[in-house]
Amino acid sequence: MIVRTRFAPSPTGYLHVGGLRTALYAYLLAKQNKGQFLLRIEDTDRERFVADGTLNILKSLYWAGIIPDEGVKLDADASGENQIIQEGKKGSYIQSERLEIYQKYAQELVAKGHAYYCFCSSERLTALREQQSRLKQPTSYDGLCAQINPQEAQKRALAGEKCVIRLKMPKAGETSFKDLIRGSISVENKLVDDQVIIKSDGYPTYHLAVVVDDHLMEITHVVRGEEWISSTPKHLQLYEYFGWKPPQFAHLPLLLNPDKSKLSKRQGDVAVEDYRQKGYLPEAILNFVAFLGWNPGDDREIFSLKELIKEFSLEKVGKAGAVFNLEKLNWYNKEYLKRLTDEELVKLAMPFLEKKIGDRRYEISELAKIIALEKERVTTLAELPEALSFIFDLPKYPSDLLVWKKSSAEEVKKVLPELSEVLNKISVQAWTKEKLEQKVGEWTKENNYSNGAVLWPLRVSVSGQDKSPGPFEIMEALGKEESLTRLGTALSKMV
RNA sequence: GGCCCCAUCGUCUAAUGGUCAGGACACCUCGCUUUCAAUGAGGUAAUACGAGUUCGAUUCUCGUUGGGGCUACCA
Repeated sequence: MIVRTRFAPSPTGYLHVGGLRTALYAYLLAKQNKGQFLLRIEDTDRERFVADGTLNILKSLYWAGIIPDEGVKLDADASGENQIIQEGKKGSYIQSERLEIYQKYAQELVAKGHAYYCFCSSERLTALREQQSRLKQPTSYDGLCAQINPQEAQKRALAGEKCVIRLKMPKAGETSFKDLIRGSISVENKLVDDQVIIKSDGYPTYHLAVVVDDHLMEITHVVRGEEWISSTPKHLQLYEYFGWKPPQFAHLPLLLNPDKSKLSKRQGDVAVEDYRQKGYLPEAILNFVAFLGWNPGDDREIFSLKELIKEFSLEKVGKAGAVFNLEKLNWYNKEYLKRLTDEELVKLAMPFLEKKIGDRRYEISELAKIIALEKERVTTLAELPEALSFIFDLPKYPSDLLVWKKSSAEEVKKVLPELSEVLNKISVQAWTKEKLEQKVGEWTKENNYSNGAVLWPLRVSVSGQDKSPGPFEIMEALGKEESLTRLGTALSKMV
C-alpha cells in the first residue's frame, strides 16, 4: 500500500513555523516510503480568509524546499488565479471549490439519521453555554433540535430557514484510537459534542471536510498538531458512519514560547517568511524544526532534507512540546552559512546587500571576496550589510585606535609610513592575502617589530574598526589602490 | 469547571530495569591569536514530588504538582 500524506493549511495569513514542521514530517513520512505528499487548502472559514494566504503559504513551502518543482507547485491559470498542480495534474484540493461534495455527504448522513438539522440561534447557543459554565457543567449542545421530526426538519430547511447540520454522536460507549506517537487514546462518547458539520452559509466545518477529503484523497497517514487530539473521536465517528476505513493518526507535540506557552506572535516571529526576511537559510530552518521533537538517536546534528528523508521515523518523535529556541536556530544558520561556497553565498547575499552596494560596480569575484570576509562572523544574511559597511565606506575613527595596547603612538608613526612603502612595492597581480601576509611577515621579522605593533595599526587602517577580519583578507578584498589610500588616511591622523 | 495530552541539565534531547545519567545549543575557564570570529581542550548544569512493584528504578504502576491543548456555525 502506498503511503500518502498531506499538509492542509488554512489560508489565514502566513505559514507558521509549527506548520512548517508539520508539513515537513508529513513530507518525510511520505517520501521515505516512496509515497505521495499532497497539499490541500482548507479555506472553509470565510471570515478568517486572507486573499494572499494560499500564495504566502505555498511560497514559504517552496522556499523551504518541501514543495519541489516536479511534484507540487504553484501555477497561475489564464484568469491569473493561482492553482495547485499536484503529481502532474491540476488538482482542485481547495475546499471552497468542493462545496457540493461535502453537501452530498452531509445529506447522506442526515438521510441515515446520523446527522440532523439544527435551527438554534447563536443567541440561544451562547446563552446555553453561559448557563452551563455558570453551573460548572461541561459546555455542549443540548440536542434540542435532534428531537425535531426529520421530515419536518427537512421541510423547514428546504423552505430556506436558517440552519446548520450537526453530527449525531452516540451517547454511550467510548471511542478510542491508536495514535502513532502517543499510543492508545480514548474518550467517552457522551463527552463529545454534537459538532456542527455544515454551517449556515453552506460551508462545511473542518471536521466534515477533513474526513471527506482525507478519504477521497486516499490519505493513509494524517500528521497534524496535538490540538486535534480531542476532536479525533468526532472524525472517527464520521468514518464509521460513512463506512470508511480511517487513516492512521500521528499527533505532533506543540512548539512553545520560551515560557512554555504555545508559540505565539507576541513573543517573537512565528512566520516562516519572517525568518526568510531575517536572512536565515532554508536548510537551517528545516534542520532546526526537524529536530524540535525528533532526533536520529545518535549525536549527529546536521541533516540535509535528503538525509532526513532517509532517517526520519515517527517512532522517534517525542511527545512533549518543544521550545522554539532562537539560539539553536542561530547556531544552525551559522553552520549552514559556513558550508556555503563563496559563489552560493554571493547569490544568497545579494538581495540583502543591493541597497548597500548602490551604484558601485563589482565583479562577482570581488564581491565573493568581500562577502566571504564576514561569512564566519555573522549569524544571518541580513547582518551582512552592516557587518560589511566598513568595506564600502571607511568609518570615521579616532587616531588613538591605531595604537595597539602594547605599542605606542611613536611606533605607529614609524611603522605606518614604512609599511606603506613595502606594500606599494607589491604589484596589483600579486595582491593576494597569501602574498601580502608573506611580504609583511618577512618585513616585520627583518625589522624586529612585534606582530601586534604592525598588524594592529594595519588592520585598523584598512577597516577603521577595533574589531574586524584580518588585515590581509581585507586588503585583498579592498584592492591595492583603496588599501593604500586608507593607509594614507591613517597616516594623516597620526601627524 | 469538564475532557484529553505531556513531564531528563536554562533550551533541544539520548539512555525503555543495572550508565560515573550521554550529546548539542547557550554559559564559564584555558589555549591559539593584532581585534573579533572561527577553532582546540576543559568546566558548571537534569531524571518535578510522593508512594508502590523489584535485588535494583530516569525507565513499569498509582497519586500529587506543574505545563499544555480542546471545550465555536475557527482551523
